[in-house]
Amino acid sequence: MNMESRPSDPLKSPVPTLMAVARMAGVSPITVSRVVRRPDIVSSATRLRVEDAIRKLGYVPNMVAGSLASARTKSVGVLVPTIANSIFADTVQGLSDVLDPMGFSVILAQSGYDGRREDRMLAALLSRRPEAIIMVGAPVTADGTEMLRRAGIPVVETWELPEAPVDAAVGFDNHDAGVVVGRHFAKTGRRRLVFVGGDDRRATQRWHGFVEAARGAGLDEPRRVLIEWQSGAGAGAAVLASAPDTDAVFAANDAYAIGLLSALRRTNRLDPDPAAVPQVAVVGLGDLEMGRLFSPTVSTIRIDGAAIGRAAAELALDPAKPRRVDLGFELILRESG
Amino acid sequence: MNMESRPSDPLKSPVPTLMAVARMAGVSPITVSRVVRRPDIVSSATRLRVEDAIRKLGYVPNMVAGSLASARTKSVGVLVPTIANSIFADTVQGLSDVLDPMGFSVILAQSGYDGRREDRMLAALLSRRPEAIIMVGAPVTADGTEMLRRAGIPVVETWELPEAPVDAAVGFDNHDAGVVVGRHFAKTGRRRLVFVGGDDRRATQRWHGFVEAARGAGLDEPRRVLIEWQSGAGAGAAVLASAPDTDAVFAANDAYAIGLLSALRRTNRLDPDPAAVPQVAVVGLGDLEMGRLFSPTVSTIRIDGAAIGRAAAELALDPAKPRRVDLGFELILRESG
DNA sequence: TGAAGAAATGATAGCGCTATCATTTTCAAG
DNA sequence: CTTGAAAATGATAGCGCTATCATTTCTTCA
Repeated sequence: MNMESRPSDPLKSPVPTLMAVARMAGVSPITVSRVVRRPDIVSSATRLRVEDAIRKLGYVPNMVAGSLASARTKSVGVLVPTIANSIFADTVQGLSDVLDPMGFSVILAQSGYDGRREDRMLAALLSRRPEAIIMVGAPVTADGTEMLRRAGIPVVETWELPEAPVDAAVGFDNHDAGVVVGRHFAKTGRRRLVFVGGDDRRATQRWHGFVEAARGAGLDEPRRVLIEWQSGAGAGAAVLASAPDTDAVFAANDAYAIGLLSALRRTNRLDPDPAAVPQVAVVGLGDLEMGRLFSPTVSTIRIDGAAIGRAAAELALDPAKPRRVDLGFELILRESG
Repeated sequence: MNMESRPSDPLKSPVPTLMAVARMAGVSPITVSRVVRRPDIVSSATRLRVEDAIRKLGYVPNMVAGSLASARTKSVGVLVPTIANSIFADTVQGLSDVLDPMGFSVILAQSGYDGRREDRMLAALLSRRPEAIIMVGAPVTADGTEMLRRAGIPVVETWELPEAPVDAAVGFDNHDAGVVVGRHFAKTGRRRLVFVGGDDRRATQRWHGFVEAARGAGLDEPRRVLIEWQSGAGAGAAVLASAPDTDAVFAANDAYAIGLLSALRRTNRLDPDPAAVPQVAVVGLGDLEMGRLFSPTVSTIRIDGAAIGRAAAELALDPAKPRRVDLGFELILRESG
């Protein structure tokens, strides 16, 4: 690496190579390589000598070179829409929890819910030759799909279960989640349903299920409120503005649900007794801890994001595992609806 | 890449190389390389021919090989304690926002607040020869510090401002944050102060500042409640259990603050009127959106995690930039204290 | 038109490591 | 002591690309 030699010695120690270690230990380069990767097949005498040299020189293996030579990068590309205050952070955590102990690194990219950017990020990820790609959702564009197919590596789509995934998928049935919430609202006597969320495919699937259930129960046609900024307060304001007469709202995530409840409180539409039947029923998605702490406690579609991440990591590293895992969801009824 | 050839053609197309493109386009390999990296210095006739071949073959450059040859990986190692429901997700977001457009990838690792794991992750990161390391906090161990120093690349520590950073630091004065909250409690007549949080260095610095301010104001000696699991509910329960008589709590993050407020509500120690002077004053840290939505609204030390990330990315890529950036913090007083 | 420089292209030589054999050493068993 | 197989080590070649310098082709203008 030819960096400006920032800290430490201005000129000395141009980062030691395996060759340097070999010379110092008086062995061949390949032996050093073995000490690093398969210490068990090296005699303890030479191993000790080599380890000593490694320590003295502060040798850090160059995995870039190693990867090129072995055609194994020990890395996994991970693509999420966004990582900031999102339910996907748990999934990334779950991923790392499985990958780290196996020596795999996570290369993280964000698509920002933008198809073009997703393709760019996918190309960037693939150019680093990860041994698998794990993404939230399925690729949005045909180009993206094609790139992934050609890459010839395991690809795991998460948080949804497409009919025909590129390779594998771990998630739950978003359409079904919409149905379950819609039916629940119908059963509890709600009539003017609203759906708040983004317009990505997962949200749209939930929306379709939601509408279907409402129609099936003979309710008014539900309305859909689109959110631009990822903000709970924004979601709350948007619903109040465009559907002030609603009596039941399915929010795409708990943050939106909480934002809405907070907005309802500010406009005095929240019963002071959190246990009372709410004027407006609200169900979120994700089961944020915050939802349990809020008053009223937030009803939600519970999804285990970390479990999705763990399962995805396992499918990614083992092509023999089933290619489609439905982790399901659960409607958790609390005070908000 | 010798993958099992998962999807697509079972045997064909063993991932095209630059050489294959060169042959197809009837040019030398180096010309293909130029078309990919510096299209401007190739005549448009050949460029078109090469781009055509690239498209036809579905060529994706192998950056592993490119990195080895050029000694530039276009990647940055990022080490955070944890990414799941944490204030650091914003920082990672800010980082990516600057790095992505410049073509840099983020290699993400989590230390789990564990020094040994931090060192392992640091070694793993460095072996991929990132062009810089950005981490939350300073390295915990001397070994880690030494590794970073030897790597000879920019290293940016964030969320704190150590006296002598390995290279650079972007953050704020944690000690000072503790002082500010302590003084605020003293000024508003609180006497039995409590600090809830982890025992990492940043939390400890805040604690020291907090104690100092309390002593300076002649208050009771503050108590410190340690949190094991990263859970707001847990933090709330812990405070109520070990310091039931407290009248002012500084929580290490807003999630803990909300957990505590929620616990206070359940034990009827929360005034129904959120605007009333609270029995127990609570100040968090981080300014989560949720804190503004909660009732009572949560007072907090506001820190712009995304700005920290953006600034860190800039220092990481430009060694000419100042090596120490104090982004400060702000005490935001709301209903909770 | 031709000289001189600029623009475009190419030949050569690695980057630092590992796969794949080949070779040497060790050691148990006859 | 051999001998043969296992254990340990090494020599060679090459992964797919780019840095560097050399060469060829195109411009420009006297």
